[in-house]
Amino acid sequence: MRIPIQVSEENREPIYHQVETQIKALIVGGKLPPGTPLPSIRALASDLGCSVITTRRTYQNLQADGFIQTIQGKGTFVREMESTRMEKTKQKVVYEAFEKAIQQGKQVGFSKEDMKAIFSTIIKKNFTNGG
Amino acid sequence: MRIPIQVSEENREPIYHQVETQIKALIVGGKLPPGTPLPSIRALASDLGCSVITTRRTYQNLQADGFIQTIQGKGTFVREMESTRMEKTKQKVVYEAFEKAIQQGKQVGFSKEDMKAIFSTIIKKNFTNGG
DNA sequence: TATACTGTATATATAAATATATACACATAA
DNA sequence: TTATGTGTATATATTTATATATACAGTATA
Repeated sequence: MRIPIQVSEENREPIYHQVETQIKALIVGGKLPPGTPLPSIRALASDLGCSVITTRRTYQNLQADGFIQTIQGKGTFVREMESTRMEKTKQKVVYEAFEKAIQQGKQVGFSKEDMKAIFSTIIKKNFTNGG
Repeated sequence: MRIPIQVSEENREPIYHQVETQIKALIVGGKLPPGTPLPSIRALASDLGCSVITTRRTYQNLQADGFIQTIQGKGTFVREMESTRMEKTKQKVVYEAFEKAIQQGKQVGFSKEDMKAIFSTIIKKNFTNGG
């Protein structure tokens, strides 16, 4: 199986982390349903032009986070997960990002109205022509 | 001048960055108006129990970001800045945090209603009993 | 000038993050 | 069994982040 992943050398972010983030998004976004086999660490490494150890690390981290399951000799697969758990994961990720944004706002003395305004602006920008 | 800064050893975040963040917040939040002298790198180092090089680095970064100005032999001061520029800086920081949160949401397929709900929840949580 | 403050520059130590090579072990199918 | 696919473990290289000591240079004031 071939999955759409792009890594950038220029990006300061390390390879293993770029890949991790992208695979997480594919899984949580439903593009890779539970049970889907991921490319082998060697295939992925060859594809990305990095070492096997790096792809291995990526998969280890994803496994630690509960997104995938690796079985020695067989391969690596998107982990079976009830839709409720998947939903919770999605919620959590986005919730935390908003929490952080609002903390930022509070720290510099913004009122909730200030933040509502900013939120609305960005929502509009992001959901015009295709939302 | 003594400014209220707390660094934590347990925090994974490096000292220079903890201090940087806190001073930025004090400036942008208006607690340290333009022209205010900051403690000397030595005084601050002694206060925090770290080396002068570390506090020096903190100030260099803050200067690079345009928040303070250091003059050899005289000291380090909060940079003169028109209130509009200050306001823009505040806006930018918070704006970017929200942008990121909303991108996260989009990536996992959240609608704008989904995100509004999350936003409202967190706003309520943060502005009840003291907002 | 002498003293005691300021910031600056150079060289260095240490730890953590990142990436690797290579040999090993399990699974499966010819 | 043999060949070839999968993941695993150990040891290691390299770079970046973090923090430091110490000697230097500008500023102000007694």
